Amino acid sequence: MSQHFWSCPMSAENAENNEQNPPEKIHLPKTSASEPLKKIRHTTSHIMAMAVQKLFPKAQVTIGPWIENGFYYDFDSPEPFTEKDLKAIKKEMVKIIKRKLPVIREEVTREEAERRIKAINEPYKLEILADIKGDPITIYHLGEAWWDLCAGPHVETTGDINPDAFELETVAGAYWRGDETKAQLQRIYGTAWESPEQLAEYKRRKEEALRRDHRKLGKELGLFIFADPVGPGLPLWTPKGTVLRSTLEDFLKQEQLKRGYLPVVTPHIGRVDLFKISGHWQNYKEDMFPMMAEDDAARLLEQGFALKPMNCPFHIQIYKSELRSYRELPMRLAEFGTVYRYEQSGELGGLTRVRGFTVDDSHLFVTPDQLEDEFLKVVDLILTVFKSLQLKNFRARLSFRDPALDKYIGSDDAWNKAEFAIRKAAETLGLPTFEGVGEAAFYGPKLDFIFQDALEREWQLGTVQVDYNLPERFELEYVAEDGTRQRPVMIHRAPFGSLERLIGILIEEYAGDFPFWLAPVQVRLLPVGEEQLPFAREVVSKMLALGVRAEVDTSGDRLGKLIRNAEKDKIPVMSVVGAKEVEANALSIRTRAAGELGAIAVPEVLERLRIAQTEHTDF
RNA sequence: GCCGAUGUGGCUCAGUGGUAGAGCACUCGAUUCGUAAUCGAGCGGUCGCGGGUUCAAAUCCCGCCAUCGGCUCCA
Repeated sequence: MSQHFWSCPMSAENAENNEQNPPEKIHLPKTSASEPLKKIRHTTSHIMAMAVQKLFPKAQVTIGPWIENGFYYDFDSPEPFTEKDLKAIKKEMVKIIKRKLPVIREEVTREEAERRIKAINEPYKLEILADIKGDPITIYHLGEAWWDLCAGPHVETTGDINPDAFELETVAGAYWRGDETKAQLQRIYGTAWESPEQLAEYKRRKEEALRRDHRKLGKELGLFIFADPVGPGLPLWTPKGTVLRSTLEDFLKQEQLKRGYLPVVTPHIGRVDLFKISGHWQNYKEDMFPMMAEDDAARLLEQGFALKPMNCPFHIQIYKSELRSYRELPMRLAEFGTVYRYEQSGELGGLTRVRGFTVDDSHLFVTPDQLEDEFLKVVDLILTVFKSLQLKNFRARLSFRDPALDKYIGSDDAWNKAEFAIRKAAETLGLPTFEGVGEAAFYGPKLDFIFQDALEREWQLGTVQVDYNLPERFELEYVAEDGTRQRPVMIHRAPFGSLERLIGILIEEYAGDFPFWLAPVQVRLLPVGEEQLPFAREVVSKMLALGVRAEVDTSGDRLGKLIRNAEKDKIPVMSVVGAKEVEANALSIRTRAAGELGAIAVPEVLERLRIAQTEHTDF
């Protein structure tokens, strides 16, 4: 393969074959690992800020860092920027680049910096200056007319920026200091690279990501829908999507049965009082769907019902329904429980952030002595599940409380014990983790498993939480060996996290190409002509009897069309049935992964399907 | 919730003040066909919803809803 393949013009023929032979990828350096890119992006963002202030003299600059794929700059501007403005800004930037203005670093004293900022009347910069620790203060100039506080680094002149290797992408509102109560600024996102080829590759990857987007694929593959009359963030699962869901559910249920979990079912609503005991009402009332009350009097007294935002208070009631002995512990109550959370409208998106979703929830009631062992077992289950789903790209986060916030329930002692337990378990497992301060649940710290979607946004799937607080609030007890009443510890855990979110991530991870055992339709028989229909139907019923999800294409179209449709539907195993196959009691197998496999006798096909189904392997 | 963009048959999209279009899908007919699209005909939309301006609105204005990109939030 030529080193310079990207400079070869793509022929029309190649373009046609794109979906089968994607062009070779070129290396895109990570900003965090590339000094040249950091410089380029820092300087490009300064050039953008200079251009903006030239075109919009009233705009004030605030901060403008590099980010993984580019940079942004936040402006306080009386008029929001539009996409037209972006074009004008880009034009102005190219002018600045062509002038090859020197980028000059200057060190000044704090007092001098303050004096200069006051001279140009940019109050945000004063706040930024106040946050900069240590002296001297560094200032970067673009030529003589523009400067900003900046730690650098930068390229040497604006001419070092390739005018064909950057792009202004989008405008967005962003709060000053990320604080909702502060002024909303106008953020312009841009991307900048070393070469036009890198920019082109970056754009290509963005398009590729769009092709993998679970919202697009979910529609194309007919897995789920959203319906306006039902409401935002409330997915409806079609037959195919439901098969996928059930397959995942059944898989986990089996794994849990092997590990001594006890299935339970609890209602979708409960008294507000229940959520008052758990603390949900006080802490998260605004994030729950509004209370249902019979009349205004009941509403006033808060005597109504609420849709459950979590399953724990319900499972706790089952635990509490009898006097428990230490012999019963650990008690692992498990349920695919659907919960409802009134997420802010602007936060909803596809399956990754919804208002109604199903948690593969379990609450483990354990003695303090059992906590460590049980916690390790849970993490082991989670990792087993991820392995089965071929999910490798995740990070484990120790989600601890932020001592500065007061949204947490329970004593410091309980929190310290729980955080210690989680940290210790992670160390025992040798699990690489990072710490997320302020990411804890309100009742306890968590070990979270974080995944990325196609657009590189991060989402939490699996979670394990150690909780000393709800047992306290609900006054849970068990009778210990010595006959005394003791308080159990709870572990909340969900390997999938949310079935909806998991499926969203899976769709993107597989780009819609589900492994055989998960594919909603696993085998489609493609009759060459009408005469083969009876044979095809007979074979399909044999497959169905094995628990293989098979169907016949009865559309009557030509074989080429049937194959095309099966490919588009991403069906893992296609089976061509013509006169020859009927004659030989065979099937011509074509898989998405391996292409044509030729004719295989029906009994052998059935056996291979059975194995693939039970072993979770390819056909 | 906030900032910006978008919303036209089931799907993807064209249509910028003057009688709503295409391709795919669907239905019917012809074709009986061997590894990524057979041909033809037909059906299908009060242009997201509600107001307004105008002789006339998919198109201009206002409000709402939904979706998308961010921000904030995420038990």
